[in-house]
Amino acid sequence: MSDTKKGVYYITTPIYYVNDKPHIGHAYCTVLADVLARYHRLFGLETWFLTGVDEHGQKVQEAAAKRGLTPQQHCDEMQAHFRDLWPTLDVKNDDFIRTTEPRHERVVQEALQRLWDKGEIYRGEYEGFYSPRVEKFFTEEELVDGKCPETGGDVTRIKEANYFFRMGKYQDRLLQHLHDHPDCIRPESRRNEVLGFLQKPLQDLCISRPKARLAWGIPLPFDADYVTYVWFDALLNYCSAIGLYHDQPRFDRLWPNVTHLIGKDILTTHSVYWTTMLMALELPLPKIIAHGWWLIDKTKMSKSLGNVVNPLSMKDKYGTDSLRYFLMREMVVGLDADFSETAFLKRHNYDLANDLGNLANRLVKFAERSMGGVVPEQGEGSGTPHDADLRAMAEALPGRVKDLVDDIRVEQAVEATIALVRRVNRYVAETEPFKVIKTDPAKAAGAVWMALEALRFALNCLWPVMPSKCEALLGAIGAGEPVATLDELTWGGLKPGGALVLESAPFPRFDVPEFDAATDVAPAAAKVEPPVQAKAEAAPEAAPVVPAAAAEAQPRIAFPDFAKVDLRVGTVLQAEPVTGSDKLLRLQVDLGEAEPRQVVAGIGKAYAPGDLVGRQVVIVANLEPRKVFGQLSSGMILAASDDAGPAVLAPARPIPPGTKVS
RNA sequence: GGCGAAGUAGCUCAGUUGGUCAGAGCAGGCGGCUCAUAUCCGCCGUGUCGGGGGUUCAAAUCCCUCCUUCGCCA
Repeated sequence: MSDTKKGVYYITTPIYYVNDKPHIGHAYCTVLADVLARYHRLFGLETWFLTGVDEHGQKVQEAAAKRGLTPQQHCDEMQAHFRDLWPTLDVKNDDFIRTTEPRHERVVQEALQRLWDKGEIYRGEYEGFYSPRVEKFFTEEELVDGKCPETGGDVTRIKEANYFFRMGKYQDRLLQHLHDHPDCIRPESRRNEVLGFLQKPLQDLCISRPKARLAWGIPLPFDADYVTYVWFDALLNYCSAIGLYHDQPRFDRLWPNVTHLIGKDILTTHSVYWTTMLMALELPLPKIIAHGWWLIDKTKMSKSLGNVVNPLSMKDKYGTDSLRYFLMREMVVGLDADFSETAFLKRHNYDLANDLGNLANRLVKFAERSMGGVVPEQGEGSGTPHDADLRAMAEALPGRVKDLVDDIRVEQAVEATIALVRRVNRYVAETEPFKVIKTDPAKAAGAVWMALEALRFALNCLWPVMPSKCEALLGAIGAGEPVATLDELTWGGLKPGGALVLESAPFPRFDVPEFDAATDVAPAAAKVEPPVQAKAEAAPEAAPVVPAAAAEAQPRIAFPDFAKVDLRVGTVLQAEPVTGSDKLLRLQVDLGEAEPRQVVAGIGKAYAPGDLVGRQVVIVANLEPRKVFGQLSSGMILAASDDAGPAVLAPARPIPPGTKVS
């Protein structure tokens, strides 16, 4: 089969951490991989698309213990969150790998054994401060007040024997590789980062953990007292899933054509750790594409900020196709993009409802009324010069899309396709078949055929992005199934006589909120109230306690402004005074998240720490985290203060932690 | 602090190697059409292309510098 193809394309997503709840970032990366896979199939390449989950590591072990399950039981259950999500987003991955599968574990052990035998791995000693929450070691200088610099959590000084991969010796080869292959990391700015990173000496990589401390991992084949460090284990999934050491012919065919799609947070891991691991294993090196973040109101989306967008809710409200379209159209691969419901709805309405959906609808409805509800004869077209224009643009589209997708400019490929749709709308206005029908039915029919044929081109080129809707619309305009490859997409392919059937508008319009507080200036009415623009400044300082009564004189805000504040019910788990302050308390608050939230609150004069434990409070959950007296505070407790001091707000009856307040 | 990137119309951004590169979409204004989901089509921008300096016949596009923002530094 492969010899009839024009090449091979193997694309992977990261394997997602099984403890995570899928959010828009996971969905974006996986949909992008799916879109790229579908495009490459259309380009005629033999294509393989892999995703999966990462199931080892301390946090899995702990989460399972907390639930009274074995880690394996925990993983078996959690992995479904990802596996079952993808079909609902029209993602068609060819395989789904779990790192606890025997097919993976065997390969990890085989790879480790080979590296051990070659002397690429040695036993050494490691000393550092270990933060269990992020599973990382830190040097003494990196600690903040003796705590983990990333979470503020406790760290432990650990000195232990471990196994190390001789990564450092590959520094020069890696630099050479990066210089010789300008395209090996995209976008180029990321490649520059890695080059900068390699200015400093590259050290060896600790690849083991003592079983005594972490049991949930793949045992080292040469020392049963140790398990494999999660990264070393996880990265090998890309190889184990396609047959390394057990289906070598298949592996040899796919592997040299691999592209890893990753988030920019794991750039170093892939471009340095993984690439040098592959050098040591004497395997071909991958292409890496690092994408950016979806920002919510210009802020990074993260669990601790509580502003995570749930892709399922967007899909349920507006549909999988529109969501996929938005994700692909709005983000330039490699850069950050802003996610807002308003931006989403605008894209949906303007591009899909007004331009694409309405075009299909107007053509079908007209043909139903005037042409017997079937694809009309091409004839001489409309008999105007616009015919040649339209045809030229349509015929150029597949090649243009291929060039853009090859260059990972997916958003431009989408835009180029919608540009054709706009051109068809213009063509209909120019040729006016609905008028011409009265005097020259053949020419009117020809114009409609031309428009439908051009639309067929657009729909086929957009199919990778919106497979369901494009298939439905192709059927609706009598064009049958999507083409298998773009080579088959030739002018004249639309056969007369096919039934035109469109039950209802393919993309119903949605109401867009009055204005988007994040990006738009408020319209007319709000202009009378200048403070709208000043809202950012007027927002409460990230102080631990709401300042006393600024009752009057606060400018009015619109509902969307209020909705930006994520208020949640939390339960105080721990409370202790902050050293160096008589009124600050450091609280650990359960917000229904995987980890309790640390919040510093200035209520120490009114509450003894013991008074607060077990109490419920209201937290501003999406407040920018900040350090207060050296303590990380991720949120703010709501309290009202009078002369007697602050009084914390609480729900009138017990409410599950994490419940939204509105 | 070191290294790197970016700063283009009210908003979001295109502008490969210097010479129709001063653009698109959205917003706003005016007009047209009525087949269509109040949809579609046309017309309307005197933008110091962050500031300053330089190279060149010619720079948003190259060099220097300053300002601002962002990223990376295991």
